[in-house]
Amino acid sequence: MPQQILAELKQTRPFSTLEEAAGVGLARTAAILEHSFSEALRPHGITPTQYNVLRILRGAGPAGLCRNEVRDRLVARVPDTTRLLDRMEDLGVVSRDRDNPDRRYVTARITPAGAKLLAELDGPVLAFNRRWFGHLGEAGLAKLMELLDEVRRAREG
Amino acid sequence: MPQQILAELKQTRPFSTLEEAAGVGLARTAAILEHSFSEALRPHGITPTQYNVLRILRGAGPAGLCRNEVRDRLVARVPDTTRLLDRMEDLGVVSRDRDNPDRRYVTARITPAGAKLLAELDGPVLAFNRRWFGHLGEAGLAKLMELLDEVRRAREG
DNA sequence: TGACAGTAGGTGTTATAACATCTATCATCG
DNA sequence: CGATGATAGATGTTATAACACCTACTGTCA
Repeated sequence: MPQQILAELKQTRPFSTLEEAAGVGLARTAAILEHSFSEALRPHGITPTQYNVLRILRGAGPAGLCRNEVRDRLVARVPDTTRLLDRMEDLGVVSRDRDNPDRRYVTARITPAGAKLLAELDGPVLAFNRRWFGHLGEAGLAKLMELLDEVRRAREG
Repeated sequence: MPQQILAELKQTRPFSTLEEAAGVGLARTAAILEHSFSEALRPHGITPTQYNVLRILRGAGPAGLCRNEVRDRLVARVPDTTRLLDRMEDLGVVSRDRDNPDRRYVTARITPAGAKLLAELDGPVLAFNRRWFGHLGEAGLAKLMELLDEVRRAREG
């Protein structure tokens, strides 16, 4: 089934270049996954970006991380990490303290409630990933990651 | 270079599953491309979604398309296509007329100004795609599209 | 030691996304 | 016909994204 993407977008003409077809396919796949993940998280009251922050802060442990460190670790760039953390603090899943000797820094940490929420999500997230990627097999997944790495490496070139 | 994505996100621990690593790699690659494309379009005053609409309407020709047809052809789902088209009408790149016999429909068409803008963008967009995907080669691109198609096919399963 | 550049973070504002709800038109069928 | 359900589109509202600008703290060096 060549260029399945055309049927999905109700188009009849093929793309003019293979590069463009790959770009559209990549964008569409990511958009579908993002939407699906967002739906999966909705009952738990957080967004994919907020989930990403929780994972980052769980990984950082009790030391926590300052705003810019969180920002730099996000999968998708967010230009206003301050208010993203504001909202998560309101939700009770993140705490912030200006407890660094360098008083410019504000350290963000995951709260017990945040850790509990994240633990509840580990199962659903595993199921989500298995649903979407499980049927590719180990070789397919490795190849996909390799190709994606290669795409991102164009940034430097 | 296995799991290049870890270094990019300043992480030291590997992902717990290959599926998750692929998901994060896909999301990150798409986010980088989206951002880069947005930057490339910025000087021309439109967003990636608006570019997508222009391409759809150019493809539709003089017959145009109604709102829901545009919506269904978008790469990324937009829940408010009415105001997306409103803004593009304000920009002068799209026209709308309730000229269908069935007076519920509003037909959107690309304007000459929109077609001119799109023609100006054809070169830069080609360059963009070549920059990010050109070094994968024909085989790499075909494989990437095949794997992405396979991921999206999990929706039905 | 005090001016100054650099860094971390917050604030203000506008545009857009997201969601629910509403109106207008059409098709169906009693 | 006239009620009814379905479809196309618009509108109202809230939350978030995106961008520019502002404040606080630190280190450096004349």
